[in-house]
Order: sequence, then structure tokens, then C-alpha cells
Amino acid sequence: MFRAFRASVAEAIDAALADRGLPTDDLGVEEPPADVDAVLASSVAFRLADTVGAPPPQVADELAGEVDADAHAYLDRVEPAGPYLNFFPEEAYFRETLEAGLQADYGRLPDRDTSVAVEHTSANPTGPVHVGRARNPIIGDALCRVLDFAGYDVDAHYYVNDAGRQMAVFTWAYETFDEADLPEPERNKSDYELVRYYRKGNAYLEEADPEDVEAAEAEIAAIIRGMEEGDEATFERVATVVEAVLAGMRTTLDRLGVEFDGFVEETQFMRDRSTDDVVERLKDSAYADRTDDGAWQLDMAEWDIDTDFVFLRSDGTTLYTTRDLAHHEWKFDHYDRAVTVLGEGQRLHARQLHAALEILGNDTDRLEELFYGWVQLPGGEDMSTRKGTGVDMDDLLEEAVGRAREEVEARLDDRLRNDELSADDVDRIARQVGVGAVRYDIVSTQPTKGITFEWDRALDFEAQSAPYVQYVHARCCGILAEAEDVEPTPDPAPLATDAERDLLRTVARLTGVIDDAAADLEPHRVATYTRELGDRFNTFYRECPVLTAADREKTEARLALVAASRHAMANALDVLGVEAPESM
RNA sequence: GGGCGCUUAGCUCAGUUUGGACAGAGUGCGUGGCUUCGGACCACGUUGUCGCGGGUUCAAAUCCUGCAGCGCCCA
Repeated sequence: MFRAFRASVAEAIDAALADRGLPTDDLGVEEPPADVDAVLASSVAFRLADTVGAPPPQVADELAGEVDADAHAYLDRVEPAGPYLNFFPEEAYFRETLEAGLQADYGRLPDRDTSVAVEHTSANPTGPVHVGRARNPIIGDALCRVLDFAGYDVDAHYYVNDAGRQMAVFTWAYETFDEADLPEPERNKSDYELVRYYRKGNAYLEEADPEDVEAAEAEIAAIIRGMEEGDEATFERVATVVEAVLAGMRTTLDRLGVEFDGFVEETQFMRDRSTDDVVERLKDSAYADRTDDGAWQLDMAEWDIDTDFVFLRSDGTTLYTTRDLAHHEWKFDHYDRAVTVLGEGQRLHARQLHAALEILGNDTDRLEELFYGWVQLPGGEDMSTRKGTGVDMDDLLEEAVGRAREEVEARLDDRLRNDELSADDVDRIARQVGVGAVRYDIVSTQPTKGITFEWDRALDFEAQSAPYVQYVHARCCGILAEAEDVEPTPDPAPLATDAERDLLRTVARLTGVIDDAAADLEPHRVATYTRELGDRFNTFYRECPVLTAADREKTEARLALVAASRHAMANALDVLGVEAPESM
């Protein structure tokens, strides 16, 4: 309904302007301030004042008279308000919103028949997932969910970097060192067990005698060469390590509620020789040249990139980025669009990737990136798997769920509702609130902003946090459960107060929020929406009794509004990857 | 040295893409609230050189430009 109304408003302004021969390039459609009852507004009169030769309020007045509301779906009337035009929908808009809101999938947009591969996380399988990387899976998973809810066919991919030097070092270390010489693992989990070899190996390469390091480097180089040559035995040796570490990482991501449809291995593009094909085609391009030492590179000056892009080393081995080109052509072969969630450090790489893909003849409009800032530690220190600095995601989740449990238990005695939470309920609520708080905190901030990790902030249940909006959902469920013998009726007529109308307008806006968040790849907007919806619902809850309303009609209509609010909140939270508890 | 991102209330952040209605929330601080559907709630009050300077415009937190601080990338 919202999207149809928004389209109607644009049509109406466009028609009114076209009738008078005025420019229609900027219709100035916007959402009015909170204290204005209109659903949409336009500031177009400002811009036309000069052309028309009249002050903006007069232009607004004339345009309002020009609009034929009957000619546009859902449009009831246009009112001038000073220089602005305010657009009000028919009651059918609100009735159909309530009808749609009774459905559990309220807010889901129609299928767009467009497939999207979303690549996110893709952390090198070197050790436990730490908080420095946490933004990627959380933002990435929310992005997948918002695109899915907006009607796209989404596949979430984790690109496994199993072919680089890091994995060769890891494999060599794993095969070389004895477990007896390693410290106890921090957890009884495969990623924690294996990372000890990786750290030991790296330390050895830094500290051992030069001739020992040279011998080790020869073994590492042999592993890299084996992969380049497509040697199955080498692939298998590396895979042993990769699979073990990745299994542990996947357990953590699973705890976070992050889901993948596929794990795409970098070595796949070496095995099938598509990387070789990319190299040959690049060599033939007009942008390629050979450096003095025999490496191949691309001149990207045409793309305003003054850093040369090396795609083949002088020893004939490929680079990560070369293999990534084959990977992206594979995405183009199988999907209509591709989106990658990347740290801001990858900005240049992404531009080079676009340029190289264009040189290879691809339409790179199909490829987009969502960048986010790194998570830093309070001292400004980076989190590093190799050095073992940083906070492990497993520790954060455990702490979050533990603190949430303390909150739940502390509140048990104060509960007004006598529904006797079981021990299982307490477990469930602690998990939903704890994990939800971590995810909500990260997904609700604009990704480009830097974040400094602080325990108290990450685990603050008070501020604008997950529990606040989760509580609204639980409240809705509580009322609906009490009202078993009342049938929710999608009739907006009895919903007359400001609190009811404000809530109804906010519920109606969900489809617009989903549409915009998907179009701009900005899941955090959905988090902003949940706060607004929560605020409006709580005001309504305070002012408008549902079960004890003045008459039956009011109760039935308000109950429909509660059901619609519940579904709007549940689905908005689902899009963010935050669970919506029915009781808490 | 070159490039990119960020800077909004004491604190944490929306709003910036597409300039437009007195710059918004939460938290903090102060006050008050239904024997009632769930008080992890609500209402009222308090809190601002929108980093700094210049420019464009009827109108700038939003666009352009110079500078600063922080972060990142490249050499």
C-alpha cells in the first residue's frame, strides 16, 4: 500500500505540473515531520516559485487545486500547508494495511525474479572468529535477509580463501609442529586447537635461524606451487587444515544466527583452470604489459587508478586478485547481481576488481559493494588472529547471554504477568536477548562509521537496544494471547486518536522501508524503523486500552492494529537477524 | 607525498545518497504516572558554534571548496 501510495503521489504531482507546462524533474516528495498527519509531502512549490512568478505558498495553493485526487489510487486529498503540499490517503489505504498486517508475512515484497549472490564474512580460515570481524557476518546476514524480504532470490556465499600463502604457511605448520609443544587451546573447539599451529608457525618464521627459515620457506613455496600446478595431493593436504578450522568458525557463526547457502572455495578456480583463462585473456588486452622482472600487470589510468594491477607474478604464479576475477566471472555466470560486504581497507581492491572485470568484457553494473569500518580495540590496537589479540566472538556471545540471563532472573519477581516462565524459557530468553543485543547494536549503526569495541556498550540492554524493541513484540503477543475470543477486524474507522493513527501510519510504512533499505543496501535503516515503531506502539499501548476499550468495535479494530504491529515488528527484526520473543 | 572514509547534545547514535516544515532519539540529570491488556513501559522538563573557515542558493547538518583531528589504502 505504501509503495502504491508513494507512486500515486508522484503521478499526481507530475500530472499537475505537466498540465501547466512546468518541469517535472524534481517532485520533492518527502516524508513530513512527525507532527504533520499527512503520509507524504512535497516541497516542489519552492522550486517552481521563480518559474511561475509567485511566492511558494501561492504556488502550493494553486497546485493543490490542480490535483485530481480521484484519478490516483489511494489518494484522498491534497492540502497546501504554507509552501508545502500534504498528501492524505483514503481510508482504503489504512484498511488494506490492516488486512495485510494480519498476515504473518506482512511487509514482504513480491518476487522480482532476480537472483543475487551476496558474499560476506569470507574470513581467512586461520582461527576463531573475533569481534574485529563481527561486523561482516552481522551486516552481511542482515543484507541477505533484507534483499530476500524485498523479493530477490538471494544466495549467501562465504568465499573460502584456501589458496594463498597464509594457508600454505598454516599447512606447513600443521604438518611440522608437535602438539606437545603447543599451549593448551583456549577452548575445546577445532578452530582454537588449530590456530595454535598457525601462531607457532608464524612466530617460527620470524624468530628462527635464517637457514631454518629458508628451509621452511622452501616447503611453503612447494605447497603454493603444488596448488598452482593443480596437484590434487597438495589440495588435499591444505583442505585438511581448512576444513577443520572452518568447522569451528561455522559453529560460532551459527551461534550468531548467521546462515550461508554456500561455501565457495578459491581453489575451485584453480582446479577448473578458469584462473588460467583469465590470465590469458588479460595478457591479450590492450591494458596489459610486462614489467622488467617479468611480471604481468594492467594499466588502470583510464579508471583513475594510478596503482598498477599485477595479475601474474614473475615466477608465473597467480595472485589472490587474479583468482578473485575468475570467482566473479563465475558469479556473473550464475546470478543476475552480485554484492560483496567488505571492510573499508578493501576499497582500492574493489575498484581494481571492477576495472579488471570491465577489461575482461563484463558489465560491472551488476556488481556492488557494501563497505564497513573496522572494529577497533579501545587502545587503538587492531585485532589479529596471527598475534592472538582481540576478543573472540565466542567469549562475547557467552558473556552477552550470561548477562541477559542475570537480567531475566532479576526481573522474574517483578513480572506483572503470571505466566510462570520455565527454566527452558529463561534459557531461550537469555539467548534471544543476549545474541539479539550484540547483533542489533552492530547492525543499527551506519556501516561506514568506525566502531570501538567496549564490553559495557556492546552489552548495554538499556539504551536503544534489542530488548526495547523485542519487548514491544512480546507485549503485542501478550495482548493477542489474552484476546482469544475476540476476532481482530481490519477496520480503521474506530481508530480515531492520534496515537492510533500515528502507529497505523508507521506500520504502513514498513514496505517502503524494506524497499529503500534493499535498493540502497542499507539494512541499518530497518533498525531505525524498529525504534520508531516501538516508540509509537508504546505510546498507543499507554493511551489506548485494547481488551477493555469502550465498545466491541474498538476492541476488534485495536486488536487488528496490535496484530499488524506484531507482524511488522517480527518481520523487521527477522530482517535484522534478531529473534522476536513471544514472551520475555 | 597521493587517494578514500568519518566528525551532529556530557555519552552512544539517527538524519547527509534526492538541500526544504523550529536539528531528532536514547542515555544522563530533574519531576510525575494507571489497584487496569506485560513497568525491560509512558509523560513532562533539561541538554547543540551539526569539527573549523569560505562559497553556491529564496533555503545548507545535507552540495562545492580549503583546513584540522581520527581511521584506512597506495607508494
